[in-house]
Amino acid sequence: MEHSANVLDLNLLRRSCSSCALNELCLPAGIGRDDLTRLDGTVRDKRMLERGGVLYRDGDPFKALYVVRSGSLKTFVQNEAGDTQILGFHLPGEIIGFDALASDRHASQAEALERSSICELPYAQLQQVTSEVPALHRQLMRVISREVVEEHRHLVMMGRQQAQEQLAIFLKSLADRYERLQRDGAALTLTMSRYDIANYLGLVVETVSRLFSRMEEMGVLEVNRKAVRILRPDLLADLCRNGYPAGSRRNDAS
Amino acid sequence: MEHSANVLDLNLLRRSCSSCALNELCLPAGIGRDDLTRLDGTVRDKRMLERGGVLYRDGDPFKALYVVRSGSLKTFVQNEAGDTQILGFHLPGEIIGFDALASDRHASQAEALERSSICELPYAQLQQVTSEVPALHRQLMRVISREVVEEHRHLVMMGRQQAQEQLAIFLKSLADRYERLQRDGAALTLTMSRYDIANYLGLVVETVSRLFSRMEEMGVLEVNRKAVRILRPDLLADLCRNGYPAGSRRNDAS
DNA sequence: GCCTGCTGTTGACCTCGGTCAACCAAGCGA
DNA sequence: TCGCTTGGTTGACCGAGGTCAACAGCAGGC
Repeated sequence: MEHSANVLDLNLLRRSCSSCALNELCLPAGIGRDDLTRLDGTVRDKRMLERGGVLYRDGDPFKALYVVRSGSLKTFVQNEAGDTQILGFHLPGEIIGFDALASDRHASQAEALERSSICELPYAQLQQVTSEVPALHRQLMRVISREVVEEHRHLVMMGRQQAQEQLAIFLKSLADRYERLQRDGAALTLTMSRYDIANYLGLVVETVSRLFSRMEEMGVLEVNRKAVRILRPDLLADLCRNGYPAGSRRNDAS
Repeated sequence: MEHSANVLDLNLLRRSCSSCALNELCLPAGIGRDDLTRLDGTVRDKRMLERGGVLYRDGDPFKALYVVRSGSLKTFVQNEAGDTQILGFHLPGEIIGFDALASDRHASQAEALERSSICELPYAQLQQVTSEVPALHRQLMRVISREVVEEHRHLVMMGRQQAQEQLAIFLKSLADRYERLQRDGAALTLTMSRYDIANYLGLVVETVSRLFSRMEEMGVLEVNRKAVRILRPDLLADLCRNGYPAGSRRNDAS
């Protein structure tokens, strides 16, 4: 698995947008063949990051948007006191860096969770191309909007009280994204630490650890360090809806 | 206060973007005078909403973006079971509706918290103008990006454990936004219910109520139903940093 | 090999905030 | 004027999840 991934990386590095395996998931989705080659020209760098490598830091001047080509990253913010909040984990095909559009500086940090390759889309050039290709402009807006919707989902998750439900939703979301990438959605590789997961969900690491154990006892998962196998997707889906078939109402707004 | 706001509304309704009081806060910020008049043409409707009036629902086809001109709104999502999560409260100058860009349908609902007037920006026309005016295109991206950054702030807040800290941050954020609007940031009018505040923060209404009482006892606030006066902005700022000068470390990610 | 440090797991304990319930004040229609 | 409803406050209780602590399993350095 690890091995074949490396081979794949090398192949990807040689390719262009037009023939990239992520074509339908990435910015090019829905763009005509001819326009695609123009987009190709803007993709300057295909950067490699090692585990722990930083793509951009909070405060860095905005230069480009980035597409995850292989591997995975986390994005997070830190306050003055050093408290961290993880905003998201990013798999291949996902675009990051939008937060910098607002103020020309990044408002978060992006860090590789494993060896990852990144496509860099210099914004100046991207803007040039989008102004010439309206479909791409629309597509870019779509992608940013997806980001907003995704954050909504994160908020809803954190707003719920049941920790088990939160973890279930997190795993389900990862599984769904694996399948979009044609990977086996039942065999997850958690490239992020338990600390990262806990932070992302607004819990502490002990709680997350206990939840993994409990879900294993329930026969939902098989947990082996970073490797998590979903044995009973049906039960996992139930847990996402609060553990019991009948939905439970919460502190609904007036 | 109520009275003068109404007078202002009528004035605003007569005005165009070029002379709108929100000019510098809204989409037109940083756009040249001549380009502004073209934007003016796209602002079709100036809708009025009564308290509880719905601007758009989850699933509605995407037609336009909306600028709050006066009043205030809340946006929220609801799952199948009817659980609600409030995503944000929106004051004049703020633009909503971006969530629909991703899939051509709104993924949330927007509802007026009081009598509010709204500028409607039909997306088809807006797109036309942005393609002709690159600065406006850039500005639109900026605004969406602000939305992303704002959601990050919301996430950070919900990820913290101290309920009191959350409410302090919420009030501080409202005060800051009041001042951007040239209003008195110490005299807040909470147009949303306690239930809405609780839901927004991921708490229950009783907790919010207790926190208001506690902050009043501490001499930070003066609470009178919907009217909240910030007596000690310095103390409020302290509460935002956990209530004590020295920052406390939390479940920071590895 | 052996030490050291980091990540993850498990247990015991306790606290913050959720739950349930009673009650009050304001708004509204009859 | 009186109910009735809705929104908000306060109290008593309790449990989910946070805290503290001990320890196991690996990985890296030498």
